[in-house]
Amino acid sequence: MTPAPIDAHEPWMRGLHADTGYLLYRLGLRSGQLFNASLQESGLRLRHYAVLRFLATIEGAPQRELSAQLGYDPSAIVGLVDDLEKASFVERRPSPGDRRSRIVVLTDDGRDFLRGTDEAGLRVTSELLAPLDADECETLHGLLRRVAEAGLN
Amino acid sequence: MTPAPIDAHEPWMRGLHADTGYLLYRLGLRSGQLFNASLQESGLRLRHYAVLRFLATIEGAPQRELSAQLGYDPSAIVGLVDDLEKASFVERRPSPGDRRSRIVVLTDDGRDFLRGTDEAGLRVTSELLAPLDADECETLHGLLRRVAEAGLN
DNA sequence: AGCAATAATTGGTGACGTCAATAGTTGTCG
DNA sequence: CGACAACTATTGACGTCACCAATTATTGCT
Repeated sequence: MTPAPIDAHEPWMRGLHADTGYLLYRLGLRSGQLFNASLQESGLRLRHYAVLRFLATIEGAPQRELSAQLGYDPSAIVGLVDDLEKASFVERRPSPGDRRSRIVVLTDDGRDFLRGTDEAGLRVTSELLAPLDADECETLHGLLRRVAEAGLN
Repeated sequence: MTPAPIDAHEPWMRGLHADTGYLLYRLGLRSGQLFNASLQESGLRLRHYAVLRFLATIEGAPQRELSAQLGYDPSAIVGLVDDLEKASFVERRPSPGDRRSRIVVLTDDGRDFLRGTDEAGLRVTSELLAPLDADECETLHGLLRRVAEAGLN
């Protein structure tokens, strides 16, 4: 049913903050800004960081999988991997069984970079969630995760 | 250094979904997409809708206030109000006390438009939050609101 | 009267999401 | 086996958007 009949005003009179979808949109924007600002020094951006972090969880992935898992357009992946390869953080290797596919793997340099910038990422998140205590952060994370897993992929 | 030791306990090995900030970024993107898709028919976009909805909560506002409250750049407000004025949803009126300022007010057409599209907005939000029940939606909204009020403005 | 600050506006730049098209490759089906 | 549909990576184009600098008109300050 409808989320919650909060106030007694006409529905079209609701304020902006009354809509969870809009709050998500706005906070997502802010989160991205903060992340990019913290990565500014390295010359990479949030999208690059997401690719690296995803690659750190698996042995290697064809670009098609990066596209599917990260939600970026295949054409965007090309440029991102180009940049990361130029920085020697990843390598493109031929796929053994399929000559169309190219496997992207994290290099040792990439791993070092992740180790170095991980703390910065955590700091951004905790700065964003400053008004919440630990339990609330946990709750929020759980809810967002469930929403994400249903809607993404 | 040892070659590529994979240890799931190292912090830099966390998956993407482990970071609340990244989840927010991604869900915010998705929320915006859904919103824009639902508004596609009207020719307006989420940003226009946000302006209209904010104007519905007050008698009228100078563009400077729209910029501050909605978080859009002043230069962005110009185009948005232009579009809305062309659609006769808002009017620019001279400010009584300050000839630099122009007060943007919602017209009757704008109010009708809000009435007509409000349900669509709610549908988008409930679609996005489908995996959550009513109580959880409430909880999520409360948490996001607190984060937003601390970080924005 | 002079001058810093402000409101709206214009223009430019780079990042980004989306779509269309292509070359090379694979798998399938008749 | 050979034509054909499906898939991978890639390029290019287009529109949106956030960000910044500059301009004009107006205001408040002193």
